[in-house]
Amino acid sequence: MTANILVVDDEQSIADLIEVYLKNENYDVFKFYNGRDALQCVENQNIDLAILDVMLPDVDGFSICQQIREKHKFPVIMLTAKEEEIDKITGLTLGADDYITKPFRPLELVARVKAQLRRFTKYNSAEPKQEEHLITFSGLVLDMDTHECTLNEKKLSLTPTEFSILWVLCSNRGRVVSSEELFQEVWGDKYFTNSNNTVMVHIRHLREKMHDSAEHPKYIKTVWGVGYKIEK
Amino acid sequence: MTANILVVDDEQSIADLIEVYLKNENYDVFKFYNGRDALQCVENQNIDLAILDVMLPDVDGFSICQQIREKHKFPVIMLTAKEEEIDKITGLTLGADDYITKPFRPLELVARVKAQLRRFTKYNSAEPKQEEHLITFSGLVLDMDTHECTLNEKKLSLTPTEFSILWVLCSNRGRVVSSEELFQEVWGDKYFTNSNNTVMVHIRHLREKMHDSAEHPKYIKTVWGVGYKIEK
DNA sequence: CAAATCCTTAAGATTATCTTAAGGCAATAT
DNA sequence: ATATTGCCTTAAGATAATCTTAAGGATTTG
Repeated sequence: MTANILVVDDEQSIADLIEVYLKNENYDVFKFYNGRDALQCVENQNIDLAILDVMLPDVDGFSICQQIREKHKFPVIMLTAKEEEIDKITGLTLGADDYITKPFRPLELVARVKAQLRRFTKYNSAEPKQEEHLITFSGLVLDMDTHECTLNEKKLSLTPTEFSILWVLCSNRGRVVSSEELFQEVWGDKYFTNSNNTVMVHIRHLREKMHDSAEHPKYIKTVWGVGYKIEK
Repeated sequence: MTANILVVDDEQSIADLIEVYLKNENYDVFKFYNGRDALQCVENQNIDLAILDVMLPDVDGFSICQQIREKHKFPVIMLTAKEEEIDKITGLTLGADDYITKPFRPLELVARVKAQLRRFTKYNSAEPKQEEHLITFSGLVLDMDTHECTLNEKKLSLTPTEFSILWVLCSNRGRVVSSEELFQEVWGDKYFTNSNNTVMVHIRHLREKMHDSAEHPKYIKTVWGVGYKIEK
């Protein structure tokens, strides 16, 4: 169920952030701010998956990926800044199993990691473990892989943000989740102000699509002064 | 269970206030009114968590945070005045694990401190200690994380203020808590006048929701001339 | 019995949330 | 390239929940 994950990014804040979200999912994280140390780690530790920034000060992600591939089989996910030209990226991410552009949403990163591990164990072990990419309960189905949502056999077409919010609420159901927490989980940003009512607006849209109401909620309940909640 | 906490704020009254509440929770407090002395302390003492005001006369909180991060791993919580622009804040609190805007409620501060320590020990020790965010006794359950309250399996929907008052009473049960003390704990405001009967009104609402009465109290007992009390 | 403290109630002030709509941005199609 | 579409964010007004205040009544104390 758990796995050793290598994280390499010279931007410490980003590496740290990734570490937090992965540890939150109970993965063991091996974090480095440069390529050299990371390569050493690969030899000594039993790594199951690597997340590499393509732009590193010493060795670039592409080289690391190549060197990993010479001896190891585990999946590699590349991180690329959005501004970097697509040509460069296609070159540098060659050989990677997936790549994610910065800034990314924590949920997305975690989902991709799980998907890769799922794919990998599927092809490499007799007893494939199943990571949770589905949430199902009382008529509601959420599929993280396809971002699809079904409510009582009817498909809801949710936007990415709406889906993420509902996902977080559902995976914490029975517990109240504050706007701030939702914001952090969905946007990956620590800084939330009360004047920011964007979470609220998306909740409103969600309720609309679920034929829910704020006054007599069937699904998303408002807990005054605390946050939102879906009953268990 | 206990921990060494560094507190830095140039507003002495605020630093003193924080000290009081933390000591009340049995933490050891190292308090400073400027950044220089605080940094020195970090080197000599075995600090477990820091609370830093972002706006300090000599070194700002951001710099302190950076300097701490170079050598230490403990969590850092930033304090920011509400008026300070969000841009400034995002810059200055970069690298912090959490931030709290002033004015804050003491309970909130304590809760955040506990949360950080919980998170930290979770990632850094084999035997994760559990800090108390739950109060349970004789049919009553209070959950600080979700602000939920259950009495004899029935859910009570308390307002934030009501919850806070009940929390303080419960965590001091067996002892009489004065209106003034309640006011300070819940509102974080030092100045309480006797003509202020707002605590009393909330007690009344609490009793109503708990099906309690002032004459024959099952839970919240009035101690004449002293305050309120919940039996042990 | 008088004085002090506490209880209850309700109205007004405050604060949090809801709703709606408009503008900006980004992805997609022409 | 440009146009179109859909999504996200922001802002402002409306609504609802909560908080505070104040006043009168009740209870306890001395």
